[in-house]
Amino acid sequence: MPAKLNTRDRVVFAAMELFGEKGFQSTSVADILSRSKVNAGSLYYYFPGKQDVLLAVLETYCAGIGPMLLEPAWNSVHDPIERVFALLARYRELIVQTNNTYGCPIGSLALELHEPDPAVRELLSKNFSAWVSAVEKCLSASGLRLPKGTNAKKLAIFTLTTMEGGVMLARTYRDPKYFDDAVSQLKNYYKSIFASK
Amino acid sequence: MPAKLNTRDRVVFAAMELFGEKGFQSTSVADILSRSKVNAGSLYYYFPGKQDVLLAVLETYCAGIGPMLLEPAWNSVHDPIERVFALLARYRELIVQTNNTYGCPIGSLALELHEPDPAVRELLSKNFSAWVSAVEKCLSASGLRLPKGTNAKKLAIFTLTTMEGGVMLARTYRDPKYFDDAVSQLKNYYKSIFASK
DNA sequence: GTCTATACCCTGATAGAC
DNA sequence: GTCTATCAGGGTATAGAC
Repeated sequence: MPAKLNTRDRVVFAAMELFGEKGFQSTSVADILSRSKVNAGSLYYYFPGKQDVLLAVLETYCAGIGPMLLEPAWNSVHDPIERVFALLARYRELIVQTNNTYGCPIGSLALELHEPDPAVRELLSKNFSAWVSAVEKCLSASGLRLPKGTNAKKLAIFTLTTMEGGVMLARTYRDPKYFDDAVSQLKNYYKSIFASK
Repeated sequence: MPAKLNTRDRVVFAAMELFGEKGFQSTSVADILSRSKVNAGSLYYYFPGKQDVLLAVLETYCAGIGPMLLEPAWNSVHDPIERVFALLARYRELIVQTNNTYGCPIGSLALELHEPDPAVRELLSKNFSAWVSAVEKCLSASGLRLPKGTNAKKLAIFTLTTMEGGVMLARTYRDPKYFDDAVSQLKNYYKSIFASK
């Protein structure tokens, strides 16, 4: 937890960690209070309720995709296709670092919240869309010829699909090889597309 | 809900529905009682606790993969590769039937339960493995030549990965096209593999 | 803006008659 | 095996002094 955060940000940061570790429903407001060292009165001064903390967390994720996820993954990688796999490699690190319990926080929330209010659902899809858009830009920059103009986006979506599925299986089996295999099959698919040109 | 079920099975069946609709944590024991028309005393006569109801549900899913999922999907389809896509088409039906809120119950539980007890985790992976094994048999029966002997299993796992990712995205965006695109990309990949022989 | 104390409800689970 | 009534605890959220 970064030092010198103001009260509101301490709440958001603690909630972000906890929602990732235990999910939204399993995290109590009391959990957030104790991790953030904030009192109940202060949390409810900034947020009408727990749900609104979730909204702030999802906005923070969305804003952080560039600086917190892509830039660290890409700072020493410049080839656009390599960047896609560097991004996936970042997820592999997270899996290993968490003893194979990592779940993509967005994907986990998307499946955990069965009837989220529309604002939550919108932010979940915005997060996915931002990720897809970043990958799509790599694909477009790669010189991949697009037979119909929409393939880069579809392939980017498929890349997200594969990542999410791979993370889910790796977590369920507590074994990163399920993620590795997903990535390796995806790479084969990429190769087959490049070879077809 | 099937009529004439005994008390224990009514509990399991109601819980299976509710866990699928709302997840495990959002389903209260009171929810299970009211849907199953069973009293608290009876539920706790058969099960030590809510967790044990979940175990029974997961065992029921595992036992039902053949009769409840594969057989209906495959009764008019005999080509082994077509069977794989008929299975995926079954998930598409579920997505559409639920107004794009369908989540694979196993996958959803796998992401919802962050620290499941070992028995739960084992049943989750058993469910996945049974699904993978069924698909793997199709692939092996298809005459697909296996360069290293393990590709059928890996491709079956990748098929599950794609299904789970596709279901997650379709649900998040509330749009079946995300599932359709995942399946269509997977089909392309299959084609590229067959073409390489 | 921050603090403590507390209201009030719903949760999983139990007791004990039948 | 089934029933009703109930418990103890933790959940979100609020009140009101500072």
